[in-house]
Amino acid sequence: MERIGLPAATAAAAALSCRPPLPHKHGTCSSLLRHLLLPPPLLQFFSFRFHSTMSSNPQLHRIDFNNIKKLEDALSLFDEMLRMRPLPSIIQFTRLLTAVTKMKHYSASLSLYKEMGALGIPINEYAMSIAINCCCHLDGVNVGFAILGSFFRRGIVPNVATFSTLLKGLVLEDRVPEAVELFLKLIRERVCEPNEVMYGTIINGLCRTGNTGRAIQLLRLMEEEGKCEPSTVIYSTVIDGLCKDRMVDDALALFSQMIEKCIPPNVVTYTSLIHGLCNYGRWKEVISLLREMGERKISPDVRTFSIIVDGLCKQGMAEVAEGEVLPMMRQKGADPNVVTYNALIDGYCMRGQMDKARKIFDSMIDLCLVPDVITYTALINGYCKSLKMGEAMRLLLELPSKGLQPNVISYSTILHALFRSGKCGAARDLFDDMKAAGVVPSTPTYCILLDGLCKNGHVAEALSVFSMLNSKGIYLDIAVYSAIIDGLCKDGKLESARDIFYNLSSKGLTPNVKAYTIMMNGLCQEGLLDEAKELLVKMEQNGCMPNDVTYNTIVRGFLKRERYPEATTLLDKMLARGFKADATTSEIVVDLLLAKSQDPVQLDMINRILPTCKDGAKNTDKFLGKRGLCF
DNA sequence: GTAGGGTTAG
Repeated sequence: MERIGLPAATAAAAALSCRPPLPHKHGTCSSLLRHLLLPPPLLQFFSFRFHSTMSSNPQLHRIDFNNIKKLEDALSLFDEMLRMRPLPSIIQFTRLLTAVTKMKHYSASLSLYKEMGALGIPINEYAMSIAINCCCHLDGVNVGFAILGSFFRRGIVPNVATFSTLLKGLVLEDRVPEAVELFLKLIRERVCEPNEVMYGTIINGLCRTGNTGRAIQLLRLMEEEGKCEPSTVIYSTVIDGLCKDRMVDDALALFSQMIEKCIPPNVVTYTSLIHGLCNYGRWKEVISLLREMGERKISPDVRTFSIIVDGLCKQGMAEVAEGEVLPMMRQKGADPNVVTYNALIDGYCMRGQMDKARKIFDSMIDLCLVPDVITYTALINGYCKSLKMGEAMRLLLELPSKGLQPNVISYSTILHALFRSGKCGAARDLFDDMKAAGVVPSTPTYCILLDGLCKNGHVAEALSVFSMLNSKGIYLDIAVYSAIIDGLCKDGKLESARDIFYNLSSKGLTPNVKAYTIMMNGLCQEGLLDEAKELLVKMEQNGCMPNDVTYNTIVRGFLKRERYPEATTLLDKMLARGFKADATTSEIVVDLLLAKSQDPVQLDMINRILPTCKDGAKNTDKFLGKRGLCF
């Protein structure tokens, strides 16, 4: 077994130990690790002999593993292999297992593996890694560790690939701190020298859990160590992590470094960057990256294009996606698939353009693309937005007949719409149906439920559900708390609302701009304007930028209490930041105008605010027109 | 030509 130098272990520990590892939720792997230090038993010698006698089988050259397309092919090939004499070698069997596993038939692969063991075919560390991989996907990584333990007894020595599989298993179960701990232990106890794949697994785990900073530390460590240079895959992982953390410019900077180091980007690298840029509507840069891909002879694939389609649709440009990107995809041989069509359908549905959405849906069927639960959920969302609740409900009920099960988002979408249209009874029923169907409500579902109850005047009911969820230990995010705070404020229970708001940090939650605005609104309603103004300062100090809603809320608060000079100051700030008065604020100002105020401060304010009343301009005109007034 | 790591949807 190869050794790793102590400086690497120390540096890796330093890079990763800034956060203490979480306590084990599912037992420990350390006892298993002790087996690693046991000397390999003699069995290995026998298995080696058995293995080498079989590998001279002339028939194995005829076995074509590349032609396996279906599980049945693999199973019949397995039977055929068992009939061969002498038996094909373990290498041939592992190739078959690989084919089955790549098709994601993990339980089938595992049964074949067990059958091999029962037939006395000598299992090696390659087959074992496959089995562990399958276990990780089926019953969890703990079963994988059990397999590892069972093989110490049979003298098979796990290697860096085996451990990478187990690390991946931990990552799959969101047990990243444990994965990091095991990784460090493997280095510290010199069990195996990490290679690029192993680093890649940990770096991916860190990126997936939002620890991109630590991932970059590991990347730098790899570079400093120089034993295994981070390649395209590692760089792509970190670049994707940065993009997902909304740090697109950092991602672009890392991309430049990658280019400088002559590490060639691939379609995945570009796809991640394009995704990051699409989220921010940085279309010019998207186009220049596409051009760059062309220069490097890297073809964007259906995923790259689908991301662009989705980005355009999310920013209200479904027509551009349909009219320009789709034809381009066909022309480049990256035919749109269900994901592409779902994005497009969702784009039209979000704007309530159901006729266009239906047309896309029909063309999708014509192309023999099979709509999935996401397609139907997009349509359900569209009908909800167009207030066609009957149609939405009909689709939801139709799903099982299409062989599809509505998911938590399908239900939550309708639940949201029912509450919004004031149909609390139907919403409660649907929530019960959902649970009866075995669909587990998510945090956003609870947010919709509690907010819906509050907004429809059932604050007491919302509070009792809220405390029930709390007592069950169900995770509730800042949005759920905001809904409750808003409900309490509107129910005249400012004290309780304030209490919850100022204790958010004790729940590990940080108020966001919406939470601050809701609290500010509550304070304004009760006339606690100075406290509201203090909160505005405080939120900025805490790095939370107020938005147009925040400013409108507080300006309105001051206007309603006729504290015009302060309202004017706040208004100036709002305008300076490029925010406009919304319709409600505009109407209050118009009311002031109608009062024919002679107060110079008021008049000054009216003159400032009116030109900014873009949203409310129509209303304002109507309002004034009705009274025979004009500016 | 035996195993392990990276990109897409509501």
